[in-house]
Parts: sequence; structure tokens; C-alpha cells
Amino acid sequence: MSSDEITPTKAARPLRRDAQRNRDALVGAARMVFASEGLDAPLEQIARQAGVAIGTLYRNFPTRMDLVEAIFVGKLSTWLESAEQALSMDDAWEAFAFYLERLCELQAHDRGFNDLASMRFPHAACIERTQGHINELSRRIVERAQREGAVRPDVTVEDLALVIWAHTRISEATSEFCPTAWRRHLGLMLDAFRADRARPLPEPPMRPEEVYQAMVRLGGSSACTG
Amino acid sequence: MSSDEITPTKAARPLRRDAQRNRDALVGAARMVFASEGLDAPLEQIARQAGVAIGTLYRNFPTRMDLVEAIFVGKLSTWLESAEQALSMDDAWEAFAFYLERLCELQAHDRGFNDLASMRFPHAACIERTQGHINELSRRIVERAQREGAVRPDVTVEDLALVIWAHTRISEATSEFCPTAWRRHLGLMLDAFRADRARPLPEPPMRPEEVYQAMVRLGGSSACTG
DNA sequence: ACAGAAGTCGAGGCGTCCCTCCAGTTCGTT
DNA sequence: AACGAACTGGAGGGACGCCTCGACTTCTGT
Repeated sequence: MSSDEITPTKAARPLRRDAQRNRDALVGAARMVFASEGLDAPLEQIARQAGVAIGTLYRNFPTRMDLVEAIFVGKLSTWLESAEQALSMDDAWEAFAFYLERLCELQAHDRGFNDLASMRFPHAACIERTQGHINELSRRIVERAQREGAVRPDVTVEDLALVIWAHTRISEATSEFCPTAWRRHLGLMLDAFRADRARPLPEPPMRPEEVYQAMVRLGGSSACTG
Repeated sequence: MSSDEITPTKAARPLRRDAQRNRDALVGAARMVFASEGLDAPLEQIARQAGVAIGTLYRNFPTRMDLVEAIFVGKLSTWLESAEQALSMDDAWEAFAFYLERLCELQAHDRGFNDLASMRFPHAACIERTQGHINELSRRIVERAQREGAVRPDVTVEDLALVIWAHTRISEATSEFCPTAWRRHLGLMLDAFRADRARPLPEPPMRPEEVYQAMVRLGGSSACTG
């Protein structure tokens, strides 16, 4: 608590060298398996691929979500950084489009991240915090583009959830035989978001809590007990 | 083969009365369970809800797909009829919009149909045939609207698959807390399809076989062995 | 009312995945 | 080199879902 400021909870003495090796192998295996199978992949498959017994996995990551956090903090930061980068761009429409494209690209080849982006896990503090932060930035990206008249005024950041959900399923369907199909969908969606000649929408936007609840609900399936 | 022309295969003598009652109960239960849990719902849950033992379910419907066919021929016909109705409408854009709305409405409160619409099952002849037919009509709906300049010329019927997939996940996410959210997504997509707002798309359309393969792949998860 | 065909039940074998537990091994320190 | 703490393997119990099978029950035609 005094000298090392990283991870102030858990004084966590360094792992034994063999243990560290195993942990690394597990993280590597989980990265691959989650990417191809999604967040509810069998943990035993991950252990097997890491060349380690199941007990060792559970020792290092008592819950599935611990493993998920370990894997995805990085990619979640990348997402966040894309949002920041977008906000630093000059053209607000370019920024908006850039941001969505980046996000979809991150989702495109990783079913695990795909799941993660469309869910919320109230008990995974670290992920939760980042996602909240990202949501703030997303809102600013949308609002800025609206102020400049590039994005239609009747959408809200909640509508981005629709894009994320849509993208999830589309890339699940197409990743194998037609891995760039999502770009076409995104192109259509971008046209939908443009301000010029927008027709009134038949339905009010979701409220933020509704989106949150919906994402929690999706997360409920992958045992996320914290 | 001579007198009764209905279901020429399977001379199928009528069921015993109690057996018919059980079969009906199973169909009813399956309708409910598939609607709320999707096509991969546990069959034992269906049997339980029908007040019948699992063996009886298997006697009536040796494979899951037999049950699925029994449940969904009706809804599939409704889908087909909506397509026909659209083709009989005067205004091609209205027809296009009407058709998509109808389809999404059918999907909206039925996770089973939701699954079915986004998958193909090569071994389920009856479903397969109807879906092929629907696909033909969809193509004509799109092309007519394009000929009249209502729908942008760079889309194809294959792009409707994107709408279906998108809708699948969106209604899965929102059905509980925000059950009309899909209308907003559909509104956006319709704007995306309008001819007068189109920017060039970044990606060519999928080819028909690619869509087919993608849908077969999605179907592979729910044991569809015929 | 009876025989036999038709239908039903549900236990049980199989497979998958979850997670726990502890005897045995390996590491790092002295 | 030797000790104790840290770590590991993997058997095993529990939950769930699939599907089969044969003893039992119920219907229906005569």
C-alpha cells in the first residue's frame, strides 16, 4: 500500500516462477478459446489447451469472470482509446464513423469481445467501470456530431447499442464464410445515422437504464457470478 | 396415393384418441417453450410442460427438427403470405417497408421463430422449401422497389439477411424490458435502404450461397440432424 | 369382454460441464 | 540439502440434457 501503487488491493506477493508460467499459458489459451467460442466456452477446454489441469485454472481464476477480466482489460482499453482518439479528431462525422468502425473491427474477429461489448456484468467492477467510461465518451461523440449537423438529431447514444447488438449476431453468422460482411452492415447503418433527409423514427429511443438492463440480461447467460 | 391427396408419404392411420391428445399437448407446450427459450430449449422441459413423459415426446417427434417443423409450418406460411401480400400492394416502397415490418413483428415475440428465420436446416425439407420460396418473393419485393427508384440500387436481397440477423439479437436483448425497441432499429434500417440517402457502400453484397452457408452454420448449433 | 395393437412411462446409460478437495510434487530459501 | 510453503493434478460428486428400452397401461374393433 505504500511503495507499489499498482493494484493497491491484494498485496499479492509475486507468483512462483512455474505458477507464473502456467498463469500465462492459461491467459494465452483463454484468449484463443474465448475468441473462437465466445465467453461461455468450456473452461476445461481452456485448461487442456494450456496444458494444465482444471484445478490449476480454478486456482488462478476462481470464477470465469476473473479470467475474462484478465483477458479483456487490454482490448477494453483499446476501445476506450479509440473513443478518445475520435474525440480528438477535427471532423465530427469522421470521428463518429471512425469510432463505430473501430469498435466493429474489434468485435469482428473475437467472439469473446463480441459478447463482452454487448453485455454488462454488474459484479465485474473493473470491466464495469471501463464500460461506463466508454459510454460517456460515446455520448460525447454522438452529441458532438449532432451539434455539427452531421448526425440526425433524433438518435441518442442508446442507439449505438442497437449497432453493437446487430453487429454481434451478424459477425457470428458471417465470420467464417464472409468475414467482411459486417462492413456492409455498418455502411448501411452509417447512412441511417446521417442527418440529411432523415425520416422521423417510429419509436422513442431506449432509456439508458433500459439498455443497461438489456445488457445485464444478455450477460446473465454466461455464469457471471462475482 | 389414390383417394386422400394430403401427405402422400406416410399412409399414417389416424392416431388413437389419447395419443392425439398428447400430441396436441406437446405441440402446445413446444410452442410456448420454443417461443420463450429459443429452438435449443431442453426437450424435457417441453415434455414436462405438456404433462407427458419424455419417451412420449420422442415417440411423436423422433428428432428435435420434427417438433420444430410441426410448430412452425404455420408461422412460416404467415411469413410467406406477408410476402405475397406485399407483392400485391401498389406502392413498391410501402410494400418493401410493410414486408420488413411484418417479418420483424413475427420475430419479435417468438425466440423460436427468431432462430428459425436466421437459420437454414438443409435436412428439414419442408421448412427448407418454404424458406427457398420466401427468398424468391423477397428478391422480387426488393427488385420491384429498386425499379421504382424507392430502394437504393446497390442493395440486394442478401442484405435482408443482415436485417434478420440484426433483429434476432436486438429482440433477444430487448424483449423483456423494452419490447418495442426493434421498431426503432427497423426505422433506421429503412432509412438506410432509401434510395435518396444512399452513399456508396464499402463492401460488395454477399453472394446467395454465402448467406445460405452462414445460416446453415447458425443452425448447426441446435442439433438439427435430420 | 377380450385380445392385441398402440401408446406411455420413467429409470438409467451416456456425455458434457461445473467446481472442490487433498495427496503428492515442485520451488525457493536458508 | 533440506524444509515448508506454494502449487499441481485429476479423481469424483453434482447438475443437466440427450436418447433408448422394455415392462406396463390404455384404447379400439370385434
